[in-house]
Amino acid sequence: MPDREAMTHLKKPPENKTETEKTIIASAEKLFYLRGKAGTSMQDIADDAGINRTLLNYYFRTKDQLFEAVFRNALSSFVPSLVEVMRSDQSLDAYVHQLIETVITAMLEKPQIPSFVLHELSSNPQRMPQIMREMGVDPGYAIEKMHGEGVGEVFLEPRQLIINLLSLCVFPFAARPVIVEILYGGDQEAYVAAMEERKILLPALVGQFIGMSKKQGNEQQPPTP
Amino acid sequence: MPDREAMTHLKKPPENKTETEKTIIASAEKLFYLRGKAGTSMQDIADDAGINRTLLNYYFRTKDQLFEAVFRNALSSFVPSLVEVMRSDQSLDAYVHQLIETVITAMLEKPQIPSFVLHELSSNPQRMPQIMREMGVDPGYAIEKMHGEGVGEVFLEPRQLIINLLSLCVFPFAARPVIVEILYGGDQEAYVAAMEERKILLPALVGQFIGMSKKQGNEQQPPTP
DNA sequence: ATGTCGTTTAACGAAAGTGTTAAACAAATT
DNA sequence: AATTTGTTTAACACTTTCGTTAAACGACAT
Repeated sequence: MPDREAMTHLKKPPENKTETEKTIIASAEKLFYLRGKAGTSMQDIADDAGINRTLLNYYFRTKDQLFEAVFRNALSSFVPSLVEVMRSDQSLDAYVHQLIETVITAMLEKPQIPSFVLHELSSNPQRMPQIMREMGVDPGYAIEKMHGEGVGEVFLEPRQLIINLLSLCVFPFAARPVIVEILYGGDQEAYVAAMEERKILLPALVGQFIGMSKKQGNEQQPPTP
Repeated sequence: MPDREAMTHLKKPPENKTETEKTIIASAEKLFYLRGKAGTSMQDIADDAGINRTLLNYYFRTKDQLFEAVFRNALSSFVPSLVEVMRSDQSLDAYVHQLIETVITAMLEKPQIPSFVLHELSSNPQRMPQIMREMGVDPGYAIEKMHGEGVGEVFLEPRQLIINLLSLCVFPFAARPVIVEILYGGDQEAYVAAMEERKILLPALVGQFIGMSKKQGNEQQPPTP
């Protein structure tokens, strides 16, 4: 147990089977997110979890195993809900709206995931797509839907639209430290509020993209087929 | 010198004063970008540069010094030109257009900078803004300019506009491995071409934002599908 | 009472990493 | 010929990290 208060030798009941395991994962997440895999030692994690290294190795035999668990855990915290939305059958506008809502909400819960994932990916680029596919992400489906609604015929290619969507949703979290500091003067709450606001801001903007890319010119019309 | 070809004991003239230094920086950049500071050893760098660790320490006494050099070098590869644009006096449209062009061009040269900087920042958040200010970045100026042109009066707040701008320009590079793999099927060239295309794509989109946020956005209806 | 399970303490070996130093050497400078 | 500069080789001391092992201990179950 994580508590260290004058209980050098008082043991507790095992309570829930995986109680300590959760504590470990939590600490590992926190530190891996913050300093990356290479920048975090098993000792660091054990300390943060309030246990010792031996026990840590007892649960996860190697650092690689622990990291793998954390990494997949990070992805599975938002990919599934994303997949669900992507597979849903609705108008493109509703689709986009829900996608934005889902992603931003997920990011607000664990804001450090983007920079973590992006970093750990750069040392191992082919791994992400593999995992993504394992989890059922299929951009081809989204692209088809857009084509089906006429996106890309004139102006904006579907993949560019997806990139824009992702950029607008994810980047503000990946760059959070910078943005908070130099744009919001260190005011975390103002930052969070701004991110919340983006949930309703972005659909309007992206709707604009879609309008541009479908009909020529700017007269927009509700694209419900 | 990086060459290892049967010249175990042949020495070369010092040529230019900082010839080896450049080699070192280049190798350090490459590896730091790829694996981060903690994930890269001095030995790795020495090997990649084709020298030995002693010489490495001869040029940069400690790893921290070397890293500092690389980090600042990374920023100074694009921040100054960015500052120049930000300080220039031109219409908001031209301004935005040039900003996009500048950033994307810089990123195309060193695509790994975003994820590198973002990662190394998360362990040391207050450092970036400090350096940025040292280099003369002042978002206040840009915000004033926008206000001066009426941005933010109706719809889109200036800071949100800046965030969008940055997101659209920078994120595609930060997420390069993912995008290349799952959106372009591993085709690097297609990816680069797409990024090039964004130089002319983005100004149009962002121009749209600005239009929305300046004019009362009633002709083009605001949010909520 | 015995046993099991989660846990701690202590220690070990092996490897990797950092920073330093002394000595030599080759090429260019003087 | 002597000196300087960039460079290598070799070695050293020190720390960190990782993974493992043996032993014990406390709580709980049988």
